[in-house]
Amino acid sequence: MQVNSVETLLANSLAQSALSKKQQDVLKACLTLFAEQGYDRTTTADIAQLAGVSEGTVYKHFNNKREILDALLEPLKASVLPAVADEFVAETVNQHFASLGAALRFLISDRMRFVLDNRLIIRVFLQEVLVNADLFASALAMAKQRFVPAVLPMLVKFSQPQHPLTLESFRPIFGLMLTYLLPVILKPELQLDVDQATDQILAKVMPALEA
Amino acid sequence: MQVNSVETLLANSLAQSALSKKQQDVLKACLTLFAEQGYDRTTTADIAQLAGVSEGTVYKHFNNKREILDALLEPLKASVLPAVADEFVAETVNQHFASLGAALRFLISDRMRFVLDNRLIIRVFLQEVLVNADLFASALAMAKQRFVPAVLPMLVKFSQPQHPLTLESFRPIFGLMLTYLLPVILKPELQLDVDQATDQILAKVMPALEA
DNA sequence: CGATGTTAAGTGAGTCAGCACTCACCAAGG
DNA sequence: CCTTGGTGAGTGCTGACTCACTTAACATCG
Repeated sequence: MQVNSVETLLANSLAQSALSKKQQDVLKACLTLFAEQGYDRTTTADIAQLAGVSEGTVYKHFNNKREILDALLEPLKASVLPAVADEFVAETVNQHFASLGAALRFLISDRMRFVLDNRLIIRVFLQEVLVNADLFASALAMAKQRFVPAVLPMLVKFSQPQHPLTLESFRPIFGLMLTYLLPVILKPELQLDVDQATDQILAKVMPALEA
Repeated sequence: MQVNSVETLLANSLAQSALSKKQQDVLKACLTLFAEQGYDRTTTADIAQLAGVSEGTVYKHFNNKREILDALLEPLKASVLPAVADEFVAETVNQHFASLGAALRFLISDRMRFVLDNRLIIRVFLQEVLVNADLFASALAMAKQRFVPAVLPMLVKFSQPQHPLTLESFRPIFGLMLTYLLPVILKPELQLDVDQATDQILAKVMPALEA
């Protein structure tokens, strides 16, 4: 599976949308600036300057500043949560992993890489969530709705009869992933070795799942 | 130990500081508004209105809007991280717990309650972190510096000789706490049963720690 | 003890800078 | 020439901050 990075995501949606080079530059500049200083503290003058265009150009395609933010978050909502999730799920399900460990190793490292690659957009998204309130709930619900019913069954079939696996069984994995990912999201210039982190997570978590 | 809630924290620092009733109302209004709509989207008119004062009053004590934000975050930095942490540590260390499980149960539920009680300030803090960048690193460093050397030894002495406990041993606990706390921070009106969550965390985590 | 000065707390209309957004104009490609 | 993409000086509004004034609390003194 091609990793869906910000660049990929953005590039995809940029390629699809009939945006001129300069207008794509506007989006890229906004991603950088919004992630760095926040949406509210970024002026349209900032955007124009970093994108190397005039302020008028910024408004040629986008009717207002808010629409730029939406244009950035839209791939995250539209692609990442449903479409990419579907693609991801299809790929994943087709792999027919030999063991629970193998399946989890793939899932964990793939999703961590995803977050890592998209850290800037996720940062912007988080900023928005902290101000919007139920954006979070709907995103979480959407992710669950798409992700869980497709992935969970594949994992559950590895259950030992005496210890059936449920969604709750995988909470420690989410938690551990968070401990590795949060610092990187909050301070994007930090480094993270995904493979090493994945190994550490599996080492902590597999005994309990196999018991 | 008295739980250090926002109200407690704020009340403490409000009582200490020679702020008039109306000026305390300003701070309370700011906490609500900043947590809800964000610092940048809150106008001084909003603040004055919710606090039930004139805009002039807002500026009687605070030289600018930024100073109000600082006044709100200051207790979190000044009290929570060092002072309250010390107090917490002192209380904790004095308890001489019978077992690792007992110590962890106290620590986990106490810190979760703390986060829960302070969720509004923490929300505001998070917003700021996402825009400030190295605020996070310094906060994390400070917390580690204060918290770890005092608490960790107490926990480590429960180690089995063949399985020495380190800070890394407790990563799953942080992770699990995050899975319970993050939703509440992102959507403050959610409920959380701390005791139940603590039980669930311990159930998942104790086997690995005692092995 | 009223009268009077002094200070601090509070008010809200007013000011002014900064920023989102516009528009009249240009250039180039079909 | 018309369309599409681009320009940047200009505009109007919003929102942070000010200031001349009022009110209240309380010393100080004849």
